[in-house]
Amino acid sequence: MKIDDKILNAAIDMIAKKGYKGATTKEIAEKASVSEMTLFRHFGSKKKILEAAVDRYYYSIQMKELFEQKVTWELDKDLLMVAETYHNLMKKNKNVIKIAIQEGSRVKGLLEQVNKHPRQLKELLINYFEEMNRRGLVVDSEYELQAMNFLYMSYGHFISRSFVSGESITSIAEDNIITGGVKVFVENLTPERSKAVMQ
Amino acid sequence: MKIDDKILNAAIDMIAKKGYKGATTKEIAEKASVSEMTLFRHFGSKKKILEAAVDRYYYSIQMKELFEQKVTWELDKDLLMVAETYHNLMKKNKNVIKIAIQEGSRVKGLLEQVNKHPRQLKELLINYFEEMNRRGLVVDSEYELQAMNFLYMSYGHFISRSFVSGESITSIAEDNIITGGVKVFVENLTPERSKAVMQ
DNA sequence: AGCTATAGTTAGTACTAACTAACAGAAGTC
DNA sequence: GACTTCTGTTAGTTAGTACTAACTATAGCT
Repeated sequence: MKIDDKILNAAIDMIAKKGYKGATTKEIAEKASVSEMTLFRHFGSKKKILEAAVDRYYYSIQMKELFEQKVTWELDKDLLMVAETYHNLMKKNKNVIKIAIQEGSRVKGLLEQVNKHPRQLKELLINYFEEMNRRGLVVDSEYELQAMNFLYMSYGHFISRSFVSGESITSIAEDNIITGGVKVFVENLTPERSKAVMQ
Repeated sequence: MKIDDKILNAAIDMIAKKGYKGATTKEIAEKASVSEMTLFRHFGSKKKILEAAVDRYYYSIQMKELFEQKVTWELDKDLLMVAETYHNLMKKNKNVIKIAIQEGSRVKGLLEQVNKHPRQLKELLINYFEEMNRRGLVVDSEYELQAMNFLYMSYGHFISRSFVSGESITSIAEDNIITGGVKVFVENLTPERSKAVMQ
């Protein structure tokens, strides 16, 4: 791993754990196994380290393309795929997401970065529901509302488990919660006539 | 307002905004309109201020009693009531919830405090679903799973709106999202025969 | 009026964190 | 082998922060 990467990884880790002010350059240097001087030589200041980290280390994907590859036009499978993709994406970006909650508008570009995926997912779901409706596989509904609540459910699950309650509120496994949540929306959006067929 | 209260309010505010390390005793004193000395005379140290604030200023209610008073045994009304109660509770405790995400286990008693309501709500919902099931008003299902996803949906909505995206992802009003989310679960849990009756 | 309790003020201490300067050593390139 | 580039090391500067000490001022109570 290159030295820049070691520094940025260590920085994201420590800042997510202790907050921007709470994480010291000394700690970051130690965690990255480089000397403190090297941080400053590479990035100039602590603030710039964080900015570079957010910019380069937010794992980002093109939802639309991925979705188009994987879509099956079966509501349960597709929603599960979206939920799992979103969940995995948040896991990969866990530290940056935490920093976004903590530092929010104090780091330029951070909120935009973090809001990118939800925004993409919302649009993607709306379009998907509309197409499914044309095919007679999804009932008439307010799709943006449905999409938002679906995403909020995933988001709440992730945040709660990752940052505040862990396993301490429910012992149900992560995967079961996700499939259970998907089921609720599938049930809700599937037309009556298709339900009979499916059963 | 008493001087202790002014200090604790100011402290919660500043620490939620800037993090524990980021909020200085000087700022807290200014915001509380008292001298910095008064902070230390009243609470001894910065850490003790936060602990006192979390201890005294986490607005807490007895869910069970409130619920028993308000329950109507109509699924849609009851779930809406729970969702609104939960949402309002989180709004009141917004700052403490943010501090819990940020400082987590570094402040003793904090996570326990913040996890109390979700835990209560989970149990309450499970019992409610079971009773509704006995009355033939809710289908057989995994009630803990349903309860968790219902709560995660509310939680995700609150966190997203309050701390990271604001209104920037959807323009749908808060209340509409809540009622929409409730509808999904109502639809999902209502037995077929009751649906016909209701329509 | 005098006592008590409490808040404000000012000055100061001890410590820590971000950041700099200057030098020394190691590795690769020509 | 000299030159360049990069990293480590050490020592130090500067600024800010939690916290203390000692004195002053004020307001309520008797």
